Amino acid sequence: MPSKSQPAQTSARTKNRAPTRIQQKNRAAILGAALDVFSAQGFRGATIDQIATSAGLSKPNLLYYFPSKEAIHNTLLAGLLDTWLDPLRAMNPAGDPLQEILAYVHRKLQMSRDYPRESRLFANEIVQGAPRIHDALSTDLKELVDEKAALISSWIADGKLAPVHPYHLIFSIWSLTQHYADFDVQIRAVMNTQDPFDDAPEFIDTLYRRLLSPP
Amino acid sequence: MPSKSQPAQTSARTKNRAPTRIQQKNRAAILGAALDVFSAQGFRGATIDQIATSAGLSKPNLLYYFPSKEAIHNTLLAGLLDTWLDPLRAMNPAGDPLQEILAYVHRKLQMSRDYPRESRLFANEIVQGAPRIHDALSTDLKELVDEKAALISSWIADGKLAPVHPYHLIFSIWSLTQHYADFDVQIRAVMNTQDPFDDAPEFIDTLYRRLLSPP
DNA sequence: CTTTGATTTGACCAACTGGTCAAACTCACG
DNA sequence: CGTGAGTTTGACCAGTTGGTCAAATCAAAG
Repeated sequence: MPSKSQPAQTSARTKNRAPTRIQQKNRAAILGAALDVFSAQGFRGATIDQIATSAGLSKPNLLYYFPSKEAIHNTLLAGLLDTWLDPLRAMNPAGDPLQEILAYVHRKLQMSRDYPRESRLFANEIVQGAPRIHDALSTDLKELVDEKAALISSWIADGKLAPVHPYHLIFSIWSLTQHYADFDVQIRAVMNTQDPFDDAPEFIDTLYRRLLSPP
Repeated sequence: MPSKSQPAQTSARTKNRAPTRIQQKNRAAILGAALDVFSAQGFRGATIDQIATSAGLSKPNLLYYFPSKEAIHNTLLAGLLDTWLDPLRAMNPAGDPLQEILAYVHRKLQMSRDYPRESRLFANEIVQGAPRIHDALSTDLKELVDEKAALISSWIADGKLAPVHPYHLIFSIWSLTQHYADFDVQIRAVMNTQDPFDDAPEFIDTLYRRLLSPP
């Protein structure tokens, strides 16, 4: 006899079966908890036990849904980069240049406000040398930025925007918007009265209008 | 008999004696290695063994110079915040407003170029909630920023600068300059040909001139 | 109600990590 | 060259951590 029937499954996600209700619920709970923990402690600072407890599961039970700590982290990062680039992808070559860039800035700032944990997860990964997503950066990310930088350059050549270095313009947008999520603690320590996000959109809007308005 | 003579010393840095040549050399080597490791891995990601090996010492030998991993980290952070704020302290109320701010921006950018490890050490600490320096942020840092924000406000009131929110102006400077150190990997992944620092000063200079030049 | 696969868990393990300690070694100086 | 303070280390320890496993429990289709 060549083989016995299927050996007992030792993990979720069997071959091609649709995920059960329980699988969906638990995987979502794990990813949510993992986002909390990874974004606050970094990859090495996080422990499986923390994530499991925070998700309301035991450690072995968590490992029934994901094969390893790294697998959870990878799952989060994989979804993240794509989401993160959506605002830039949405920049429309047919729109009004200044308005397109301001709209991009607003979308990006809104993401920092709505998804600060994701922003910090990303920041942790990059600051520590992007060991797990370096490839995606130099392929997917670079490709998209090259494309949009070319678009900005053409807008400048047409006299629709004041001349600036297009790559550094994009970096500045990332930097300014993500700063409000990543360095939140620092900003709040300095501005301890009001929510920093209140005035940020107006400031950043002014900044890019003055920088980019054509002469 | 109340006490025997001095018990055998179990750590360096005896009472008030001046540090020996060996102590100076080894403490410096440890702090240098620790800066490498902490800035690249974060506090929890770093191990005493890594730091010791990188400093050319054995683990127990390292612990002869510093009582714990946390003590090394604290020593680094303590020196850091002060150095980090020097460029802002140097902003001169008697100088020309626009030039003073541009000079501040340049000093800050230069620090990111010269001390990227320090910048990343700081970024790691803040992104993860500043557990070890939160107090210093809401006292020393806040005090200095309040002072300089008031100065900027007065410059604006005098019509020497275009009106902007002074706190967000300062945040934007931190954000833009430190971004080049903290997100170095990402920037290099996108601009794989040239050194990102080459064009950054000119871009940032232009940005703040257009933002702040009085009408 | 039974069966079968999905889910959960307690017990366990090996590797790693921060830290200790007594003994050994080195060095400067009288 | 002897001596005591300063320096170094191998052996060790306890707590943590990522991950395994067999057995127990649960859910739902028949």
